[in-house]
Amino acid sequence: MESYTCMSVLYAPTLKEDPVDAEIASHRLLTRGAMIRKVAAGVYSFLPLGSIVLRKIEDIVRDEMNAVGSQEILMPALQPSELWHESGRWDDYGPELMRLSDRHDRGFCLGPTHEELVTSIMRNELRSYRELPKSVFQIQVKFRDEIRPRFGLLRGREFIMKDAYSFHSSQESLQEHYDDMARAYGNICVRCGLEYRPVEADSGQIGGKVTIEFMALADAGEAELVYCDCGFASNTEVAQGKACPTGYLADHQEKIHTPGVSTIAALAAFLNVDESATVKALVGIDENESPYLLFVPGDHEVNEIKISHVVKGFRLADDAELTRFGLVKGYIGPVGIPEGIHCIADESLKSLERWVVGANEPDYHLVGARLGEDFEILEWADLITAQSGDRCPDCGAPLRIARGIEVSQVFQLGEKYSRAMNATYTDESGEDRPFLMGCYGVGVSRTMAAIVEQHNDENGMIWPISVCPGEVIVIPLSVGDATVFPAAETIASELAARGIQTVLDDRDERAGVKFADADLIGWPYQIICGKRGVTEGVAEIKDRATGEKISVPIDEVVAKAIELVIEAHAALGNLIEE
RNA sequence: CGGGAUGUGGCGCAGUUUGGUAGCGCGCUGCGUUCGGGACGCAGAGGCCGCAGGUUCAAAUCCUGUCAUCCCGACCA
Repeated sequence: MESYTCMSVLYAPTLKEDPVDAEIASHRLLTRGAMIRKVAAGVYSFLPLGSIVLRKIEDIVRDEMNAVGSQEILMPALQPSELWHESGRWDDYGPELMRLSDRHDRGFCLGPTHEELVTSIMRNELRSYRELPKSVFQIQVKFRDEIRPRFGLLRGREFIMKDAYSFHSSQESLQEHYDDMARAYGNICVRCGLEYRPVEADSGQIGGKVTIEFMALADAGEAELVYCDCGFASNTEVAQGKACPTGYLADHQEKIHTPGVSTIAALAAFLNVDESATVKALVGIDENESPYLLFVPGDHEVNEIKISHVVKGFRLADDAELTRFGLVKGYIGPVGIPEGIHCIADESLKSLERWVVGANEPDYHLVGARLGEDFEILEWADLITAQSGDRCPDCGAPLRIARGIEVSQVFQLGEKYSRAMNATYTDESGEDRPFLMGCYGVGVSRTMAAIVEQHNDENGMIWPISVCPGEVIVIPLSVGDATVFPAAETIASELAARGIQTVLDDRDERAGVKFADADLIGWPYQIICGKRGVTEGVAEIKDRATGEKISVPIDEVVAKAIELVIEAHAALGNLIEE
C-alpha cells in the first residue's frame, strides 16, 4: 500500500536566504526550495524533491511520445568522433562540443544531440520502405559547452532533454509525423501548466517553414518573440514584421551641416524627428572580403541571421576597414558611395520616397534624398529584427512583443544527415534512397525552470498539480500534542491509501517554519491541523495557488482534499492515476 | 574570447585601504522556557581566509601567478 512521506526523513534542506548567484525566480526558488544544487557553472544536481518533479515532467513527455507512436530507446552520452566526422559536425559544431580522448587517444565527444548516433543505428538495419516510418525517442542527459551558462536550469552545460528522431520514405509521411509531434508538444506544455506560443523560428540552412519552437512566455526568457491576436507568432530572429519608416518631408534633397551628429539617436534629436524617419547604414563584409552597404530603418536593428541568408559569411566591418573603403563612420549614405560597394536595403524602405541619410562626408547628412532620382538601390531584402509595432505579415495589425523560454522545438531535417552519413533504404522500385528525417526536442530540465518562472509568488513556488513534488502536505502544528498529531497521521495515511501523494510534516518545528517551507516548496494543497481546530473537530485546507483556506470537518478532510486534487488534474487535462 | 567584480566555518557577510595571527548573523549541538506565520535565554562545536609562489621578524591583508564563480559584452557605425 502506498504510504506517505515524512518531512523528518526527506532530504530537503531549504534555505532561508536567497543564493547570491541566482538572478531569476526559478534559479533562486529551485535552490532555496531544496530542488537543485549547483555543482559547477551550468551543472546541477537534483535533490529528492527536484528529482520527483523532473520524473513527472519526463512521464508526461513519455506519455505523449507513446501516444504518437514513438518508441523509447536509450543511446550513450559518450560518442565516437568518427560519426561526427562523417556528418561534418566535428568541425562545424565548434567549441560547444565537449570533446575528450580515451586512453588510446581515440576521439570522443559528450553528445549535445544525437542525430549522428541514431542515424548510424538505423542505417545498418532499417533497410526497406516497408519498414518505414519509424520513430524513436530517449530521455537523456546532454552536454553543451555553452559560451556562458547562466540562469540556473535555463542554460546549463549539462541538461536533460527528450530527443526524438523519425525516419520516412516520403515528405507526406514526414509531414504527418511532424504535425503529430507538434500537437504532442502543445499537449506537453498544457499538461505541465505552461502558457506557451508555437512560433516560427530560424530553420537554419534548410530553409522553408520546417521548424516550430514552443516558447513558454516569461520575462526571464532569453528569446524574444512577436505575436498577434490573429494567431501569428514568430521568434524575432526570423519574424517578417513590416516596419513602418516615416521618412522626411522635403521637396528636394538638401545637404545639412550636422557636426558631431554620428548616431541615429543624435540625428533624430538634431532634426527633431522620430528615429523611424532616418535610415541607418551599416557596412559588412562577405566571405570573399567584398564590402556591402546595408540600409535599414533608423528605428530598427539589423538581424545577422537574416543577413547571413543573403550575404554569405557576413560580418560587420571594423573602423579601419570602413576607412579603407572610403566611408566615413557615422555619415554613410546611398548618395555618392565609393565604387565597388554593393548596396542592399531593407524591403520596408522600398516605399520610402525621401530618405534621411549620411552624406558620405564628415559632419554632413542629406535629408529628402529621393529614391530612384538621387540614388538607386538594386537589391532589396528583409534585413531587420522585428519589433513591437511592426505590422503582422498575416493580418496587418500591430505586433506585440514578449519574451519566452524555448522549451521545445520540432524540426524537419530532410536528408541532411542521412545523405551525409549514407543512411539509405530501398524503395519500391529497388533503388537506394536516403531517409527523410525529422527531429524533435524537449528541454526537460529547462521545462522545470520554465514552470517555476510562470508559477511563483513572493513566498515560493506554486507547482501545477501535474508536476508537483507531492499533491498534499499535512501539517500538524504541534507534533507533541496527543490529539493533533494522531489526527494528522490518520489524515495522511488515509490520503496515501487513496493514492494521493502525501507528505506529513512531522518535524518538531514552530508553525511559522512549517508554513514557510510548505509555501516555498509549493505543494498544491496544505492540510493544517492546529490544536484549537482539531479539538473542535475541524482542519483547514489551504490552496497554495490562491492562498484560500477553507475549514473542513476532520472526517471530511480526506474526501475534500481528494476532490480538489482530482479537479486540479482534470483542469490540466491529466488523468489521475489510481 | 574582451571588460568588470568576487573567493574568509554549512549559508550570507565584515575584516584587506593603514600587515600583528579571524569576527558577525543564520544554521548546527546540549539544557531550559516558548509553540497558528522563519521564537528566546544560557552553554558549546566548527575556519590550511580558493590554490601556488614571493616580500617581511610577522600576510586574510602587500606583490606575482593560477584556478573557480558571478555580471556585462562579444553586430547595431
